[in-house]
Amino acid sequence: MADAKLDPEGEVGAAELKGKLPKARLDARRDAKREAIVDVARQVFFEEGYAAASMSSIAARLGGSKGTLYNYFKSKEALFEAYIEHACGQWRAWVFDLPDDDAAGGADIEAVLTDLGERFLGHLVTESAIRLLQLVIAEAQRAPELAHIFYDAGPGGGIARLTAYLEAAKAAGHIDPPDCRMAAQQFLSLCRGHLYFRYSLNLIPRPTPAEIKAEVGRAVALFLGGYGRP
Amino acid sequence: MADAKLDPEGEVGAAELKGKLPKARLDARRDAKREAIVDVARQVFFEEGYAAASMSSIAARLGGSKGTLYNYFKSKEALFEAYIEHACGQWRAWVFDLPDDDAAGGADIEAVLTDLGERFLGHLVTESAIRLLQLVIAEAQRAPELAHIFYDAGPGGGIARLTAYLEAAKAAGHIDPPDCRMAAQQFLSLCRGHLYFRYSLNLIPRPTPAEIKAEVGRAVALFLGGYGRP
Amino acid sequence: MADAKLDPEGEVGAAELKGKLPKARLDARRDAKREAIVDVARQVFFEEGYAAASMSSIAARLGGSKGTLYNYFKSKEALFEAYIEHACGQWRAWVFDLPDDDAAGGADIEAVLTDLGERFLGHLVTESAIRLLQLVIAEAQRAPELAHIFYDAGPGGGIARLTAYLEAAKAAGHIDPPDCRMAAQQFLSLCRGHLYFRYSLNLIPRPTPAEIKAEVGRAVALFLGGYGRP
Amino acid sequence: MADAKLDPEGEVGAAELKGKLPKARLDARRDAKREAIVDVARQVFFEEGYAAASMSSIAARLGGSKGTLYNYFKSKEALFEAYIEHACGQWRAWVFDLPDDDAAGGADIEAVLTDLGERFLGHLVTESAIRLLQLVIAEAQRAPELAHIFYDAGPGGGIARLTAYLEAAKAAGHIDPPDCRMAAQQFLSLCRGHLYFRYSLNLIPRPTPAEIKAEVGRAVALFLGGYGRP
DNA sequence: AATGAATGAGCTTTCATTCAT
DNA sequence: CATGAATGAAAGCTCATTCAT
Repeated sequence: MADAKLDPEGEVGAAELKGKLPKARLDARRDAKREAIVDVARQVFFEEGYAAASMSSIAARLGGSKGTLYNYFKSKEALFEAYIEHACGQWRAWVFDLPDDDAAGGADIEAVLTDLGERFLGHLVTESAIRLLQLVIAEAQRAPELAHIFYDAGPGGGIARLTAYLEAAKAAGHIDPPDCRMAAQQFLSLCRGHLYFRYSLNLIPRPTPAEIKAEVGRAVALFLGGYGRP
Repeated sequence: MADAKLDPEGEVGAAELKGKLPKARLDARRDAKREAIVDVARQVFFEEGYAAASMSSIAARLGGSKGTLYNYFKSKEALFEAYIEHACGQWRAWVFDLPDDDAAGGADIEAVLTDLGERFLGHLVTESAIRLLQLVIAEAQRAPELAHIFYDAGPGGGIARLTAYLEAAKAAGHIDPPDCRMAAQQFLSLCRGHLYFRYSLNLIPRPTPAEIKAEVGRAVALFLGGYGRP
Repeated sequence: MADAKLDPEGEVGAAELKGKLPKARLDARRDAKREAIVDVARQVFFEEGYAAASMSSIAARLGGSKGTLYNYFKSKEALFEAYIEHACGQWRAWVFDLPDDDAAGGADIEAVLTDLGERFLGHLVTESAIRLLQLVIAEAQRAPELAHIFYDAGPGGGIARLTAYLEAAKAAGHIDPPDCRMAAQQFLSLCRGHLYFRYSLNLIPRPTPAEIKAEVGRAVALFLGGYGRP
Repeated sequence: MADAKLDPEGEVGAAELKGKLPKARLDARRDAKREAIVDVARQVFFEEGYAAASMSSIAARLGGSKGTLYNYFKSKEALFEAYIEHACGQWRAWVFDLPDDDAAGGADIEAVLTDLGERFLGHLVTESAIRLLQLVIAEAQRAPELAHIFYDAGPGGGIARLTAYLEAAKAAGHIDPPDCRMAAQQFLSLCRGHLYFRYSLNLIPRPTPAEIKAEVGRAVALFLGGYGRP
């Protein structure tokens, strides 16, 4: 292997020849499998709910045995937690992807809020987000700490972010709400709205982008109508 | 039966001896027992959730046997549905108890909305309402028809009612929303708000009346700020 | 039924006709079943030991289902305890059947000790006694309270009884041990002896009555040789 | 390899590279590892009992993997047997360490018996001895050959030894038992006594040296009282 | 109508053992 | 030889449901 020097990972190949995978790679493999399991578990939890989902069916869909499942997660509860944390990680990624606050000084609040609202609601009506909420609410009595993780990673974080933005906008004199944190909560409540509520109850099919646009448009209108400074 | 007038209770006793109660009375008795069962089931469903609640524990708390339960409800699922319908009936009663629309012509919209909002949110954070929501959401995948019943009896009905009121107020020239149905949804979304969201996740204790007043006050302010006509 | 007055239980027959078994009879039935279960469990515990015995195999040998087993005993442990207590009850019956102490004043200590020793050892080498000891010793670490029950019902109680007898005999001047309780323990230890020890290890077949006689004879000889007063 | 003499340890290293250790050395290494495994297994068997001890926990405590375990012992049962044999070997060592019979001609039987008894009982109440007994008894049904190994190496061998001593003492005219083998068994039964019985049932804490002294003292007294020649 | 014993399928979990690397 | 992932059988236990009384 002539390019071994150019590609240090080539040496890893040599190690493999000796039957000794480097630890890092072993761990990576294990992590990949863990993720695969969590992904299958997610599907089953979605379809059946936590309580009704059985480890047997998860194992069957995985194509492996129950024993293997338990080699990776010490209990059904632990598997559920792993899924919740994984899903919250995705929320978190989304929340941290908000537009920079420095744009707050800029004039076009309407555009910013509209963009934010559409992305927020657009994410909420994602199948994975809706099912996550359903699972978390369903188990809220039994496992309140999961609800905590969920809230902080998702809605809670989003509100903090939006609050900061609104405060900047207020300081710049573009809006005038009495309490920016409350205003942020109100805006997101308006975005969530009835569309989302009904969808979360499985009463209507997944909202179309047009419906989302409309819902957010009305939310922005009311919000700026009430708090905007002309 | 000649002596019925003299000793009405005697009649019952005699009928019992013969094992033949008048049909109407039998039905009444059966219905009373059904209600008693549903009430016990409600408690257990609240405490344990649908899946974890066992017919045994319901029977035990009832002081009867499992067999008796099955004499009244043919399955656990049927018992659960009976409870949901019962609970929704209570919602319905609440909804029909909204203030009369004829007050709409009256000037004090703020007072009407505040009153409505406080009663709405106050009811939402009731233990029975929150648990009902949790159960319905948890089973929304498995049994979407339950969600339907729930929505129509509760939030859906409330929106219809409020829409009518807002239209009257708009006709009277007190407010000017572009779409009254949408406005009604927005107002209720604002009332539900984050307080309710967090409570439904078991993240905070039951909101106090003062907290409810504050949340609704801010909702009314934003709503009238946006849609009101000065 | 003409003799109903003479035989009040005849009325019970009438109750049965109405489909209502008297509570006492129901309980008796339940108790009978419990005993039957314990008896089957005993066999399986004997053959496999506590840990290796499975509820499935007990149920199978019973001809019933596992569910039924758990209707009568809430866990495998509970079933084991029920068996231990039952077996100890038999020990207790045997212990309380010792010859009356008032015979102690009588002269023939040799005959009394011989009789006692033979009955004691004869019972020890009973299959049920030997298996009981094996089970109790095997689980002594895990469940010391079972060992306590066993000891008090069997060996402990026997020693107390024998001690009383020896004290009477000492008062009557027939023997002269420095400490009667210790002497009682020594006598029983001698009776138990190596014969029993080896049998409890499954090393030899069940001792014959002749072997028992011989072992006890030598025990009595040594005991009276050491403590007797010529 | 010319430099082998200069660096003796280098030899080993070189051999390792070639994967060829001298056979004797390989075997020694293997045996050492086997012993280490058996020692760890012993601890786990002590703490959990045979059935409850898992190969996983043994491997974990060993710091190795289950696969390695199976490289050295082909099954859990085989590992258990190896432990029993090892433990019995220790018993054997102890037995062969008994005082020399040539002392038999000497006069002080009391001292000899006392010394023997205390060492015997002292060893019996050792943690390893008591747990060994418990394990052997627990598995006596399933694996009678283990009990055989155990008995021959321990109590059985001791009796043979003591019998020889007593015969010498009898020949010397110091004692006069009708049957020395039986007398030996009786003496050890007396030593074992109730103290040991109760300890083996986990009913009392480990006997103190003082308690052992007392128990043996009374055994010697009774034994010499019965069989001694004044 | 009421009872409660009986059932059997199914649950989560554990474990000895095997095998590719 | 060491590793640890994978397996599958079986364990203890629960529960909705049925049925004879």
